[in-house]
Amino acid sequence: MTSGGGARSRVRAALTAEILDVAREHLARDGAAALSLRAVARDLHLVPSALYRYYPGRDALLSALILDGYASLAQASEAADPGPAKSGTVRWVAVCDGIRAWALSRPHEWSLLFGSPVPGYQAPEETVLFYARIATALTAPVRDAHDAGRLALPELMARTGRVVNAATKPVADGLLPGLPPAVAAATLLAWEQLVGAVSLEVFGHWRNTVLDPGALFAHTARQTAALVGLG
Amino acid sequence: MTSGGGARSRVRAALTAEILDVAREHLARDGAAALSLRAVARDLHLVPSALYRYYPGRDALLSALILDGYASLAQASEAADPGPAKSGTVRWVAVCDGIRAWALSRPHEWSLLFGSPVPGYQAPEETVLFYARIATALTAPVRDAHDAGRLALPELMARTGRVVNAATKPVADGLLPGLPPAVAAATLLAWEQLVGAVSLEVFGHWRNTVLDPGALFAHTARQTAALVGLG
DNA sequence: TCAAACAGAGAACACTGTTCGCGTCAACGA
DNA sequence: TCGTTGACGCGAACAGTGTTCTCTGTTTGA
Repeated sequence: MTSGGGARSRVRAALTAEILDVAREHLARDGAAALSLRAVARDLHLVPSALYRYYPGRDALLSALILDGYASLAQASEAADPGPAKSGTVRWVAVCDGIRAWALSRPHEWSLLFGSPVPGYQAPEETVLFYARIATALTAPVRDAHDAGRLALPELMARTGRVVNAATKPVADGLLPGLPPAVAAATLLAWEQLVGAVSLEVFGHWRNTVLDPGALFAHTARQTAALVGLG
Repeated sequence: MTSGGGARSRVRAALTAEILDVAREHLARDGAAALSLRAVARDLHLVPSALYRYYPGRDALLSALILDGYASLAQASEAADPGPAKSGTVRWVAVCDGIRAWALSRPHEWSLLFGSPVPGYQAPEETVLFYARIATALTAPVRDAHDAGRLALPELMARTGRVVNAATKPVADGLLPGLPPAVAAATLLAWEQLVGAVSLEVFGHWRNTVLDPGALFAHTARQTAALVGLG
């Protein structure tokens, strides 16, 4: 609470971040289920109860890791966009590939974000900000194509877009501003498919079933691009 | 191992099933993370170590619950199909709705099947059998439409289907026999979207974002039907 | 009838998250 | 400059957990 720039609060912020760093390492190595407060404390040469000065419990530490993960994924999404010099489809596919690559290199973090929710967790409001950044990165080429009048929604999307308008109004307003309802709805469907594809692969459902998940995902990315009206 | 019909092995089978029943109740109530061997033992008026005569550990009990869940979902998928009297699209949407309804009424079981994988778990071969039953229930109308020559794959699917043929060959052979590669690939993409849509809803990602998830899912089901070439 | 397999009890071990009270030491106001 | 206050870390403790081991009955099969 003493958010001033005193020396005390600076070392406090540093240790708070260091705890999160160690927790992130443990998460990446062993997964969320095996994340142990005591193990984190041991790595920091601290006694377990000392951590409670910084995080009020294990759930709070997991919540911080979730927020951290969303921030990381949002940054990866933005970094994967090659920019408006490329075609809309290429950009869309690149962002999809970036999200998949992020997930494959951090399976336990993807699991934490899009897998089984942790029991006591309630998403803080900041989550929606990162969600918005991901949505913005993903839909940047869609927006550009729409502004240029080059967006060609599939017939089914254009036809039934109005039906889900009421259901997804908050999405269009908050996460996908400036996109017509039918495009916003199509983006939601593409997001479903994207998350489903990455989750099925990361969670091991393709084992002994799909030999080349990368090739399948290329197909997925193409399909979602077509779904939102790109190429 | 003494699989004979002796009285001893019968009571053993009964208790094995009863343990699974109690575990399933606990799973449905508290989720997989909170599933406690000792709590299950208490409910059965048993001492914790006694459970080890029936399941060699917590992971084994969870594995049994996973297999149980797949069986239940497969049955629900089959039961949701209204049969060949209805149109292909209606049947497909009905099975999708059935899967979603199953997941919404058993969120923790869906979480166990399609959420974060449990750390020590390796899917037994039987899993693929249930997967095949789900795939069969879902694709029954697709197969019928294909046999009747009424299947109209989207251009993108028909065009790039050959590319993923090598990647998904085992799927076509094992899970989706009798379907041409492009249709099998399209079915995989539809499955990605279906799992993604249900997971995002069940895991709470639509909270404060999508007001009417049912309306959105109806859209999803329609879209996947079109994806595999139905209406 | 008798040895062997099995079932359950109970104790123990090594963990876990969490709470509480205790000194200690830095920072801040009078 | 001197107290006072608040934060900090420690250590012990509690209630749980999964798992292993030993021990005693009981059932089974030859």
